[in-house]
Amino acid sequence: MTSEPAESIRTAGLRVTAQRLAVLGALDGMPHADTEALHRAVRRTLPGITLQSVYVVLGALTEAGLIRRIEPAGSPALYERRIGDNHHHAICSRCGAVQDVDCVVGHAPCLHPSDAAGFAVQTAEVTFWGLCPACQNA
Amino acid sequence: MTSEPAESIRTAGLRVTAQRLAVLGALDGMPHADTEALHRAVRRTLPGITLQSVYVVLGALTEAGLIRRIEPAGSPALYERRIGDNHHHAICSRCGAVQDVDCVVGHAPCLHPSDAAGFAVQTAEVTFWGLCPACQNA
DNA sequence: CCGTTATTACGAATAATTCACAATAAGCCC
DNA sequence: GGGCTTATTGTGAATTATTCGTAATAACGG
Repeated sequence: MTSEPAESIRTAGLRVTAQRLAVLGALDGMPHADTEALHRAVRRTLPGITLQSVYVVLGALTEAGLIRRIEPAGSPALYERRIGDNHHHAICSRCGAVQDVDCVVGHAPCLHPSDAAGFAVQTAEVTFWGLCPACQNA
Repeated sequence: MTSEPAESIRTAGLRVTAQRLAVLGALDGMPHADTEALHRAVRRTLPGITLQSVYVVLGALTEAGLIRRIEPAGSPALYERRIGDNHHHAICSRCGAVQDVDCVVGHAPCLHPSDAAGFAVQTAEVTFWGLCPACQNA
């Protein structure tokens, strides 16, 4: 039901290239991957692609709103394909594992600060830090 | 009313050094400064201090819980002296200005995700992105 | 199929941060 | 107060993540 990747790229006003399709495709199996991991994955189908091109592709797709970039403290930037819903992340402070977390039901207010000192708030980003199930046993 | 900086450093199990005192002192006038800005500030009273030492000092103070490090996307790490209260930040997506934002009154629940997929959540970090008052006029 | 223009490749550069190791100084004991 | 032990700082280089300039390539509209 997801619209064709090629079409969504075109609709965003971008040219459809093998590199962009490959990055989007790789991202499907890697919900929160960094640039290097994506480069490794994409290389399997596109052996010649350079790391720098993956950076450029990710930048373009992010700017076009086709993917989302998150930049957790102490980690390189991660990319995800799930967009449009306002979801947040739980990150393991020990191993770095990332889990999507739906916005707390009925608490959308947490996205509207009582006092933002005159800021015109556009988005709210919530990150939960803790231990993932695996790291709790250690 | 703030306890003596020297004492708080000692209480944290750290040795009291001129460098640590200077960094803490500089941080008083710069609520959300990055390492380089702090280095410049500290140099005024401690001309010989190196940038690397500022990094080390900030790391030690952060680990000891005397200051707090925030790492906004697209910015170097910032440090602040206000700790212990669970406050958040509004950041201008245009100029990078940072404002403290108190936790939404009565909505502490925003710190407890409905489903964290088994994560043992220890802290919640909220960042509001938008335009600061100055940048709204542009 | 051709030309225009976006996109990618290539190579180098930069920014932020960390590391290894030697020099220094804090704090404790006497 | 002097000396000892060990934490801390200074020095210089290395690393990681990312960006930039420019030439080569490929998408897509005519």
